[in-house]
Amino acid sequence: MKVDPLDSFDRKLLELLQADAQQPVSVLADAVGLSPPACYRRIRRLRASGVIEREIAVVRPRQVGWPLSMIVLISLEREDAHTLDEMMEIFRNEPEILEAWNVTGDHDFALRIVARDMEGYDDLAQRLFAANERIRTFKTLVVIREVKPLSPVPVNDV
Amino acid sequence: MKVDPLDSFDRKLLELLQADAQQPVSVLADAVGLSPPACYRRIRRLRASGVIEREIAVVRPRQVGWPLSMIVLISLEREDAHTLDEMMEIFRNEPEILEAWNVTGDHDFALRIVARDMEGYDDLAQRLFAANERIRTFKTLVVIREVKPLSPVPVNDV
DNA sequence: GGTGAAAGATTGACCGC
DNA sequence: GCGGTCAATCTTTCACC
Repeated sequence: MKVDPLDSFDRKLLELLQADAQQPVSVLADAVGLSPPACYRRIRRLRASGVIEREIAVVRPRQVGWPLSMIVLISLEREDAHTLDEMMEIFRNEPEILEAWNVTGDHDFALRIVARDMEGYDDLAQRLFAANERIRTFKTLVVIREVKPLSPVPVNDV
Repeated sequence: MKVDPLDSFDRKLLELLQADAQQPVSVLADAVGLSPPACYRRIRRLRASGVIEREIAVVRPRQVGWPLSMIVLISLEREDAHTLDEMMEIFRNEPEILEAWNVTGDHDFALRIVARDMEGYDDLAQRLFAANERIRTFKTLVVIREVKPLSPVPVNDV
């Protein structure tokens, strides 16, 4: 997990791999101007150091029966460590919750959730939020449009 | 982009590929109980039909100089189509905005943003939000902890 | 980091159900 | 239509410079 400084070859590789992790190393090698083995060694190093966390297939929720998505803002009754841990555990174990953040401000958590339909969401919200006495309020923002799909982390300095 | 019904082989493959898109097809084949070519044909179909949107490397923002992240809630002055389009265009073109959703309710957009430091975020917020007369209010929720990293879309029925 | 070669994976052709 | 086998091709990856 040691983070070495990234040179411009590494940054270019990260840019390319964030767009498409499936392309042959030989193609990447051409694109960055290194030989395939040199490229391969760099990619391996980026994985080992944790700069590349993992390589995954992105599945379209809509195509597999999850046409709705929501952003949910949760406020707790109390913010003690035990309550926070308990809530995080719940969120991590719920498959429909795709992302979750513990945040500052008026709310304590922001969640991104998918649902099969409104009824499905309502069931989940009742079960996870309304029935949980540690939760003071929850606010549901229904996603109308995905404006920007998960985008590459900038590596070539903005 | 036609969506055929997914059988249990497809679902198992999607589950495995969402966890690790880099494993050899031969390993996937063993795991699901098909021959590598049969597996490969299914994966190709899942890609062509758009169920698999893409395959990407996930980069840790922290490791490449973006240690802060925020959820930002935006409310517009007016919600006419032209204003919405204009805002979406701005969000899509800003590299530090990693995800953006158009939502219902008290706010119009939810954004996930990374920043190098608070000053960097403040600059961006001034430039994009405070200086934009179409934006009525924006609320920043600073992420304290990533509770749940981007998780697989459930495919084996919850 | 490059070269060249070995090992391994992907992928097409073809067969049978 | 589906999957299986076999083989050709391409990629990954190692050893060595």
